[in-house]
Amino acid sequence: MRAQRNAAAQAGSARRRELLTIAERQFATRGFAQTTIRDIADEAGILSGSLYHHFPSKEAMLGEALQEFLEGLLARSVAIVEQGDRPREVLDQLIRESFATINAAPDAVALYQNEKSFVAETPGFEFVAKLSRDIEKLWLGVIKSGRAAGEFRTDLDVNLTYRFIRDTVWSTVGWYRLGGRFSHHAVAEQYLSLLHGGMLKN
Amino acid sequence: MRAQRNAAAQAGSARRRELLTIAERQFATRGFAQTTIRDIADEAGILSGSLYHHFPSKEAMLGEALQEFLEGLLARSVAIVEQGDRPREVLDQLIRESFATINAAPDAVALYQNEKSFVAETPGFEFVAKLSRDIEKLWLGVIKSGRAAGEFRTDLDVNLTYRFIRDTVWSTVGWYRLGGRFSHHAVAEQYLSLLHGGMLKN
Amino acid sequence: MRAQRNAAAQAGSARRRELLTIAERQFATRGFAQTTIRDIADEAGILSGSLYHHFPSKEAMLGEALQEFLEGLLARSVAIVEQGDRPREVLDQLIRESFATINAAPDAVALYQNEKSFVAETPGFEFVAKLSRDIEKLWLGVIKSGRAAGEFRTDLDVNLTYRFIRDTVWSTVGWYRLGGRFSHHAVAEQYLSLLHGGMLKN
Amino acid sequence: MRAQRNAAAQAGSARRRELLTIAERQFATRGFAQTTIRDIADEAGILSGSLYHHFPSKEAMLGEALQEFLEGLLARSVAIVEQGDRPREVLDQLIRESFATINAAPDAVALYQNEKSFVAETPGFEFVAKLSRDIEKLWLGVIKSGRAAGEFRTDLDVNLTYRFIRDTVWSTVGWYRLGGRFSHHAVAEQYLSLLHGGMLKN
DNA sequence: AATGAATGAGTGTTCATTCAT
DNA sequence: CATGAATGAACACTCATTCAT
Repeated sequence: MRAQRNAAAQAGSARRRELLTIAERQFATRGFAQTTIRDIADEAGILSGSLYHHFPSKEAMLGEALQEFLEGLLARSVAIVEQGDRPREVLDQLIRESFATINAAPDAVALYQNEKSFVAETPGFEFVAKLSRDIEKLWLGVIKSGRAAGEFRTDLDVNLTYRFIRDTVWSTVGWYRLGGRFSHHAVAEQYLSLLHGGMLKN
Repeated sequence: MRAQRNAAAQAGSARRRELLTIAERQFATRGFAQTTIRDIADEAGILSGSLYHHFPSKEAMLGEALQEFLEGLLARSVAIVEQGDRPREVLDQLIRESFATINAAPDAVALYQNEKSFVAETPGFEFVAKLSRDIEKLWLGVIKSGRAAGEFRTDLDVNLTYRFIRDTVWSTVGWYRLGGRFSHHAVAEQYLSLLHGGMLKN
Repeated sequence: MRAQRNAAAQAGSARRRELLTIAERQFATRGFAQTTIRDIADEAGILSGSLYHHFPSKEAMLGEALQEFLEGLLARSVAIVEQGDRPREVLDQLIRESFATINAAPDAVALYQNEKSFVAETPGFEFVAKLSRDIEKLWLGVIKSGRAAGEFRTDLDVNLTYRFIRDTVWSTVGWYRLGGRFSHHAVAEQYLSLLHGGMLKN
Repeated sequence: MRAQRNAAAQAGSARRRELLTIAERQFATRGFAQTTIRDIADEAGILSGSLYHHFPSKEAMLGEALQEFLEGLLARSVAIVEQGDRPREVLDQLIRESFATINAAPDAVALYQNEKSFVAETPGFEFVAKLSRDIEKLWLGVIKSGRAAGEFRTDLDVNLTYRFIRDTVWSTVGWYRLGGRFSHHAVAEQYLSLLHGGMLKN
């Protein structure tokens, strides 16, 4: 109701970053709604009320985590596309980058996967839909270029193809475990191989 | 908790089925934890306390919905496998059946997708992991047979391949809309085509 | 956020009336903001959460109390004006009625006096300003008629006169005590005598 | 609590006076309990904790504001009474002084009006009741003298008359606006005219 | 089969105050 | 003089659940 006015709510604080990391992990693990402000505070070793010295609300913590994640992902995706490689190579790199992101920041990815639908209708979270759309446009552009360049099949619907790829890649966060049997590189290469050539023996 | 049943909680009741359908839709839309017993009661036109005449708890409603869904899915999957077709054909049919299930019971699918991780650690819900495993074994068996029969590539990891397929198929529930641009048949065929031959032009 | 949907929130309940009376007294004594939901629940002998079975919010309790008070006061005022007596007589009766109201429902009067300014800017409480204005119009009309009829002095500003009278009358609630030295009739007659003839000996 | 003073909390500080003015206005506008220490600090451009360098507590700010107001008012009232004019003239001057005070320090007046009942039972605020009583004695003395001198009517109760006057005068703070249609002089004269001669045409 | 009243534990949030720096 | 981090108690409100009727 009253505007945010906390000096501590500035980006700079190290403590703030610590708390956000804790929140991110808990949100990712338990779900945003199921995580209580007391859970986060407990893990940080402070009282729940003290969190409000750093963040104006629980929702703000979610928002910050999502924004950081999406802006980083978009920036890295843009950088890949702007390198100017051939579409097929660009798509492969986007996919590899996605698996690398899952490996580097599984909590943020899981958070995004789990909460994006809840967050869609929440005021103040419009940026989620917007950044998601920006990223989507990037991918769709690459796929279209690849079709035009004769690299990709044209008998498949562009949007469906994009969604199949996107869903497969990001779903990985649900079962990929750090230090598991496969490195994120291996998982990426396996998926790329399947995507390129299909499952059938020829 | 789940085992106990009121007299009125017998399987036969039509009212009971009505209430479960309402609960299923709300759980699927809002999430289990975010749905209140009052949301359900409101839509049913009764008071929240009255739900306890039909179900012993909110969790019991979730359990029943999940059980019904998973048992049906397993039964249909077993039936497909038992037809004795060649593995490639069986796999295609399993995939088609999945898309058909998404089309026929999107709430149950979404419910399962959203709550399976929460439910994993909840006592009384062991059947979820068990039935999921049964279905997984079925799919893995088909894939292995296909490899042995020389129909599928053998340079891909079986488990990874299974997970890629499973995730892609079930994720569809997040964006597939009844009466949208594509019928569930069309979506299935597009995915099968991509899965069979890959994305690259040859 | 969700609409009111409580069957118990109907006007009819006796328990509801009891709770509202308790709330009214506490709001009047301590102030609305200083009264906690637990204060009210404690006096009613229930837990604080149980109040929400009867009222959707603390503000709703305030709103109901104010509405009941203002609508009753307006109705009684209209009835007095419509009797068609001469303005001087009507004004006297309005004043007597005000003192009677203070005597009969001191809590409601004090509540209104204390909270009307807070409530002025609160969404959902527009009716307070509206009913207050309706009552004001009634009084102003009577004073103007009395001036036109040659009963009241015309060298005094109408609006100031109204406010002087209104403030004096309602302020009484701050010190008038049931069973004190003066009955409300006596207080009314003393004020009327002062208002009619002034303070100076002639 | 109030007695204790930091070194910096000496009377002389200009910053202190600034802060107190801000607090006074906010207390008057929003109410003491509804004003947070942060509201005050925000307007002053410092952090809430820093206020405690100047004042030992929020209550102490209220206490200081009230004391300053009441002591000033009492002093000015005593000065008027001690001039030795005839009671009728003294009463008029007391009333004029009251309206002038409302004009000069509306925040302090509003503060006193709003918080005097809350403050009545608060330890450390006994001076409020005492100074109020001192002022009341002054007014009652003037009225009694006027009756004895044959200037005022004797058929009205002294205490009731005093309260009627006091309430009317101070209530003005609720609607009198600086730069409004009437100067405080005009309002005073209108009220004196009504009080002297009454409302009826003779 | 349903109501209506209540419980009790918990949820996000607020806020005066303290204190090391 | 002020900051920034924290406390601890309180607050309005939510919700699954119980139970007498």
